[in-house]
Amino acid sequence: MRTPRISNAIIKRLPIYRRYLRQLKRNNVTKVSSNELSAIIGFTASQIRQDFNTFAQLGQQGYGYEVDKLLNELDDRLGLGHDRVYNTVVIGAGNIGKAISNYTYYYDIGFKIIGIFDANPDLVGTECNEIVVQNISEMDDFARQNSVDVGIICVNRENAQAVADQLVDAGVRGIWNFAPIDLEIPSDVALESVHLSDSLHILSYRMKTLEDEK
Amino acid sequence: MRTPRISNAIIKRLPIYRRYLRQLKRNNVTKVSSNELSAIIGFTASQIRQDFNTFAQLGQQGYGYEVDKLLNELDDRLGLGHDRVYNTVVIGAGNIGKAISNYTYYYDIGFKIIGIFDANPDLVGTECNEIVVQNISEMDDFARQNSVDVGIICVNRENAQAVADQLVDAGVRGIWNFAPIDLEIPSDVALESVHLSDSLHILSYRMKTLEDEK
DNA sequence: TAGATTGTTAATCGATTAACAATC
DNA sequence: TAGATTGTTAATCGATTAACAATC
Repeated sequence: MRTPRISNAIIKRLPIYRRYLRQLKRNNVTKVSSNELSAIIGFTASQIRQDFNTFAQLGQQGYGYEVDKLLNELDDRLGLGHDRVYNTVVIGAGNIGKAISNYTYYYDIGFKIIGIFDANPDLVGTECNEIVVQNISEMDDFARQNSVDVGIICVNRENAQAVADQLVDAGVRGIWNFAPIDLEIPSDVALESVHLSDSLHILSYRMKTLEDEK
Repeated sequence: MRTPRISNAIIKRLPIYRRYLRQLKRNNVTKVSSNELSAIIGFTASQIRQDFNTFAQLGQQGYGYEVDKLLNELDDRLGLGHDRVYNTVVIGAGNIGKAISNYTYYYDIGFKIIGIFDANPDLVGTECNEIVVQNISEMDDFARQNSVDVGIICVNRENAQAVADQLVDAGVRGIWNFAPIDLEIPSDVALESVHLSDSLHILSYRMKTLEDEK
């Protein structure tokens, strides 16, 4: 509650900072100035300092910023603290579902996939990262026995809202949605949607622009 | 060249407009006012009118906008005209590669997957949507025989830049990148990257914010 | 101390919103 | 014609950038 409202523009940059700072850490860089970061990320040094100052005074005048300190602060702000683990279920074991399960399993250790569900009996019983796909009808019981924090929706447009409702009933606090639809969600559940086609269409927009400029 | 520079803020909204307008079309809505659209999308009516006017006068005073007319204009601007087909290759036939191939194959008819490549001999020869996965070493020949417009990078961080270089050599005009890295690309090739983890981390940010507010 | 770089205020820029005249 | 809604200008708002004093 003490948190001053951080603007959406800044929030969207936080994961980007994290990504680049982890890159630096991988390269054993321990210290960075706003100018150096600017050269890598492409934001202005001024903006970087402004952003970092929205949450705390993290730097040291005449020196710069400790990479580790920045990363800790970002992880903390983003809800990715070291001890924190989000119990996560994936709904939809088709291609996207499997890809996202794998991706999350390997790359985002803060999100632990504890269940995968599908309505298609052909997929029920198959395995993905040693997790057996269960029938969607078993989700309620499963949720009662395990505390589920996050649901990832990888079903088609037609079934997405029903699945979202089920997830909300099951008590999830966040939904990561890959279906191309606006979901209706209570205001105390977080929602983030990925619209892959938007991204692809921006690519074709850029291609067209380059073409026109010739 | 006659195109007046459209701001990035607007460009990002174009696919969103398209998405909602197609929804309306599916529901057989033929006409919409900026106020009605505002209620559905959540942008202000004023912004919607401003945006639509950046490219042309599409509406009719006292009446509103024809859904079809808007969609045609958006498709055109986004480089998604009806006759237009982008020959597309996917590099990386792992989970993400297969998911994206499927996704693109089914949902974005303007992008025709004509080849899938991987370096892993275990995957070479397997099939995805009736397309046989080829060895990455065959890509140069393949590109010489087929005109390739778009490359989709679904390999890991370590190999992504090398693949991008190969794609550029092969003459692609656009790259859709799923590897978590900044690619170096000549300025006449369009690039759009999808950073799934950024989206997931914004979800956890929102979850944390909701939690703090309690 | 001198040099470097942050923290922070003030100035600028651009994007959004409000308002209303034009017009179907 | 009256009502509705766009097209467009002007006003507002917020985000970015510039500048520099504070300070390590």
